[in-house]
Amino acid sequence: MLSERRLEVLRAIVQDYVGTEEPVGSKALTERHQLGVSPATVRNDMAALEEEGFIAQPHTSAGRIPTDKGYRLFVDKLAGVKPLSSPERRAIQNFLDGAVDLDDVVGRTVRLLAQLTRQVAVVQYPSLTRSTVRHVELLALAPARLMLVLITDTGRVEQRLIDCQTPFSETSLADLRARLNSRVVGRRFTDVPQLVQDLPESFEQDDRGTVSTVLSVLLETLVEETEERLMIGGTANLTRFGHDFPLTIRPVLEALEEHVVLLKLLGEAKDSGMTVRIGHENAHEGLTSTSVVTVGYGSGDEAVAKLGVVGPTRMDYPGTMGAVRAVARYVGQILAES
Amino acid sequence: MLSERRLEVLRAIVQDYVGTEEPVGSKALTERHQLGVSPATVRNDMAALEEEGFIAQPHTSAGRIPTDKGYRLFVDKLAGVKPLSSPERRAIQNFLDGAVDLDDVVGRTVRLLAQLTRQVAVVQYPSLTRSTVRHVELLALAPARLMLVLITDTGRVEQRLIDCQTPFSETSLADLRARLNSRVVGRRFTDVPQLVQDLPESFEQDDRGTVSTVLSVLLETLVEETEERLMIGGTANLTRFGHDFPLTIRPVLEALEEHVVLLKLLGEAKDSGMTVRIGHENAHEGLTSTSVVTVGYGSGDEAVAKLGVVGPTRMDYPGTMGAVRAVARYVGQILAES
DNA sequence: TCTGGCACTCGGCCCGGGTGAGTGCCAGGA
DNA sequence: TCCTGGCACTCACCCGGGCCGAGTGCCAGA
Repeated sequence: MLSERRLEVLRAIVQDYVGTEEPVGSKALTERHQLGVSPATVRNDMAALEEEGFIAQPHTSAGRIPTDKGYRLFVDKLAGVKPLSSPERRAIQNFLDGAVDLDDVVGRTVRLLAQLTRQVAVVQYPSLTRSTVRHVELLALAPARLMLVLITDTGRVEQRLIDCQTPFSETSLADLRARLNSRVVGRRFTDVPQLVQDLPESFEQDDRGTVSTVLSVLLETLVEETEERLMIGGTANLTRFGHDFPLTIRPVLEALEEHVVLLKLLGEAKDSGMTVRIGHENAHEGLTSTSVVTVGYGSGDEAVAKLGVVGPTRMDYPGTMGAVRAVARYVGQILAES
Repeated sequence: MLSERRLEVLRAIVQDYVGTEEPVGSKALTERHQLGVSPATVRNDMAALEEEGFIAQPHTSAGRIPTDKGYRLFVDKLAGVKPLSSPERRAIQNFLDGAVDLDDVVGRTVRLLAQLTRQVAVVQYPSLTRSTVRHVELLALAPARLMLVLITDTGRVEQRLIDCQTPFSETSLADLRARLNSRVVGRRFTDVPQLVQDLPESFEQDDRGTVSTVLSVLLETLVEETEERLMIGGTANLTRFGHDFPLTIRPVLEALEEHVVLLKLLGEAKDSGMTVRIGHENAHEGLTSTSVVTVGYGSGDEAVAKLGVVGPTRMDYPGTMGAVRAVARYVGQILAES
């Protein structure tokens, strides 16, 4: 429906606007891009693009700026993903290689992404749902007080205190620990419930209550803690947002502080492949003037969590997408190694 | 050196400026406060205060605003700490009481402080140096791979992976675990090194290497991890900073993202009692237009960490100090209970 | 020592004209 | 049919001038 040239015009508008942050006019366009036609022709094309809702004028007699719909078309049809330069790739690898534990990996990733894209970075901790159990440990802190420690293959460690009604002997504890581990180690979290279902029955009558308590805490940890954690960084980049500051930045900062909101945002994105949500496509109203680029990452072929950046709709999509994808890949590698 | 009334004038200026965010003139002052003298007299006092460097004019023929030195005098001599209302106290307690683990306590505290003071809140995790050991656990993940889990009285849990050169038998492990715990449980971190010093000698020749490795990892955890963690929140409140936004807010956001900077900041504060650092008193240049109010908190009488808020020098000092102190107290209680 | 009066300063606001980028439309040409 | 150059028009932005008023410093008198 739109001629080849009109698409070209749209691409040029997006590129120029992203670069200059100012409405772009027909004359400037023809000067900066070899479109092969005169400004007048471009004006006609622009009128058509505006008619279709891809671009808009802030006010009469100003240049055009892309609308959310325009960016959408740009991202879907016109823009590729810009691969990083090899020095950049090396820098990423070096930077991430120094990480010592999971917190450090996530922390470094956030800083890296923020620096690379000059935007706000969001990194979700590897999810518990997709991971497998590396080890379950039970400690007796006091006769009727246990601690459950869960170690995952992604390096995450969760611990829970358990108060039992009745004291639990050290031998029973060792027994439970051994049986528990033999059943769940190496298994997926989602499989654990049915694997331990009949475990209480194999214990003495006296201990069954405690065993059940322990198991229910374990299952709670698996399920409830699917409520994920995440880390954000690069909020200082928000100051490059625009000139009409306080109004724009405030709701964004508020949204970013609500990790629940961000987790929902990440949850809405596709599990595999890259997702770009532009402006009003974001449900949360604080983020309607931002775009969110996310991608899943994981230690194997399957994504265990997501990461991405939040920036103005007027962002360098190809570059941002390239950086996000590359970082996700390297983080995946790091996780696989550890 | 300054008469009683001049101090009163300074107090009035600070209060008005904090309330209105606008330079305050002599006439407005006499109208809003019962100083008992005329504007002309106040003008003379203001001239004297300006001479001494406590207040300044942004430009000729404007009202006066307090300088850092003026705020300093205000905080030291003129302002008390405003206690919270009892509904506020109840709200704090209710809010903090719902916390389930240490992360949750710290998270809730940050949100609470940010909300209460309407500023940026910073909460340091309870320090390892001052705390005592609740339990040390050793798990064999693989024949030559151990995991060390350290649980503190403040609810903090640290874990470390240990690769041993030689396999370590389950009995030796149990032995080490038992001896280790009998020596260090309930002890201060600082005392641990000498308490475990002679431990390797009591083991078989074959195991000594591994025992030493384990101990050195334990000591590392104690010492090296004195490098603290912290959590911040309420950055959206920065938008209430001023009208000259981008310039002011940017360096602050940058400083806040550098946890190292914040930890240094907290480290410079007094260990006991409240510390208020005003404007240029803060070493970090991003924070020279902010004031930082901090106080130590702990589960007992001794402070194990600090918390505080970062806000514009033009802040409500009595109210902020009251909120910070109250929150610190309640957090201390919560930690003592758990 | 305080007070009222007075002249002065200067930032903020409003107004009006000039400027220029950008547009829409139209008639003519490939 | 599509592109092009020309032309009139619109409107945000810039700039300078004038008014206003809050606030000051100083001084003489109580």
